[in-house]
Amino acid sequence: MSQTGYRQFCPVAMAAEVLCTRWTMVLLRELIAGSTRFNELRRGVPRMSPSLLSRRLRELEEAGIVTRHPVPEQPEVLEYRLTEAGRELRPVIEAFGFWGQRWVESRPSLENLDPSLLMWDMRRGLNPAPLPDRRIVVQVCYPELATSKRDWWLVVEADGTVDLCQSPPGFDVDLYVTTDLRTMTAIWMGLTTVSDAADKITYDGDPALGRSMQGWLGLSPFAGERKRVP
Amino acid sequence: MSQTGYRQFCPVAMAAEVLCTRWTMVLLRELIAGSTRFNELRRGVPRMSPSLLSRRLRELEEAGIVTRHPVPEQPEVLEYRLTEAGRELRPVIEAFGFWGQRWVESRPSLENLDPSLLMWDMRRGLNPAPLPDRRIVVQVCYPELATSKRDWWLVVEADGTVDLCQSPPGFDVDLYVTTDLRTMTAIWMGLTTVSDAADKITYDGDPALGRSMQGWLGLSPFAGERKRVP
DNA sequence: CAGTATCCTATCCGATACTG
DNA sequence: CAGTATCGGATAGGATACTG
Repeated sequence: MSQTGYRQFCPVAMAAEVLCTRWTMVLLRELIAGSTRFNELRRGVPRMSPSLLSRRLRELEEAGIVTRHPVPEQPEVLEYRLTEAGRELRPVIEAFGFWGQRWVESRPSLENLDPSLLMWDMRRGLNPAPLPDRRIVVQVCYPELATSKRDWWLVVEADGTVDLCQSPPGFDVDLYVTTDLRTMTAIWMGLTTVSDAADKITYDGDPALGRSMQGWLGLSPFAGERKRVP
Repeated sequence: MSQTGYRQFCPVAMAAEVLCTRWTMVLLRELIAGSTRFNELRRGVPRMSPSLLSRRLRELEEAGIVTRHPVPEQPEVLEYRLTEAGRELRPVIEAFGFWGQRWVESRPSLENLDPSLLMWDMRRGLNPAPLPDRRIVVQVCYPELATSKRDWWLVVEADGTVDLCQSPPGFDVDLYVTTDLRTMTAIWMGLTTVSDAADKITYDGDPALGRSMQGWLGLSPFAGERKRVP
């Protein structure tokens, strides 16, 4: 948004004035997804500069959408929590995502892949329920990428917490998944499925884990919506 | 929105890229409310410059949200109609308006009154059902305004169509309503009611029409939502 | 790690004037 | 009435470097 506000008394305009500035909706998506710390937010919105992130967080605070709380143990570190006004933005974000999934062509955004963002999102959404009741380690490999971004480990603890590592976590790997980043992203977005993309994925390790992957892989919250444009 | 897109594969970001540019959400509100012609849109979004409106309409067309159709009788005149993708933006706009009504402080926007915009919105929303089954003419007067913006006539035909005039329509006036613009705007937004603001409104003419005004006056679609901020 | 200040440029947008 | 071209200024926001 540029220049001054809309100076209209319509609630849509009033909301747009707060919400329709660059990165704001994406940042709110991240907050609503549960991130609370500055660098957590940065991981979810990696192309946003830290100075702009800092500024937006202050603006959201002024708008009554987030509050900053010092973290109990660590002094000088803040946690950003949504207020009730912020939590009530969930339907707004969902409406955006729902519409975007249906009506925005995804080809262009599939040109802008980002393994760390994808893995970060997968970590967040991973569904441990179908997994065996012990620690499970899944290694994902994207052979076409540079070494520093090639290998990722998802560590699902018995209690259901999930960690993402970029170096071997020191536990035995239960399943190796090798594919290309575009395929994995398309699966995450719900544009294809594990079985439809079977010829582009190879598994090694526990075969049962590979077969059930579609079930425990955490997909985008909007993956269920069918595209309405090519 | 500035600069290039977000280059993210998240549907929220994809939608925001299309929708979160200046004036776009407000323009869409107007399209969804039913305006189809260039100057109709201008009346609904009066502070938007015609060049930007033109540009946005082209962008919305590129995004598959509107299509332009030549008007049957008049050559060289276009009508802007929402596509299915555009019609599916209704819940998005509604989510914005709903949230804006609840959580954005309205004092600042009540500093930016605009009688022609207000009357235009009232014309659109007016509910003819409770009115007698004949032509009804209501004259609204804002004494504090300059003569050119002081008097407005709402002409409700027997078939329910409503016209807005800025000069006497030539029919007898059934009801004169005199108030100040701020009061009328607050009523339209649902921040107050006709009866709560009774001391700021005077009526002349058919008393029954005055008494039933809250019922036939067209309020903002979001007027029913209670503010959650002061 | 968490966050801010500075600087500079791209670009968005507003005003105005203009055409079919 | 319907819509577009031009132009210049404001400012948003990206890059970078820096501090507690």
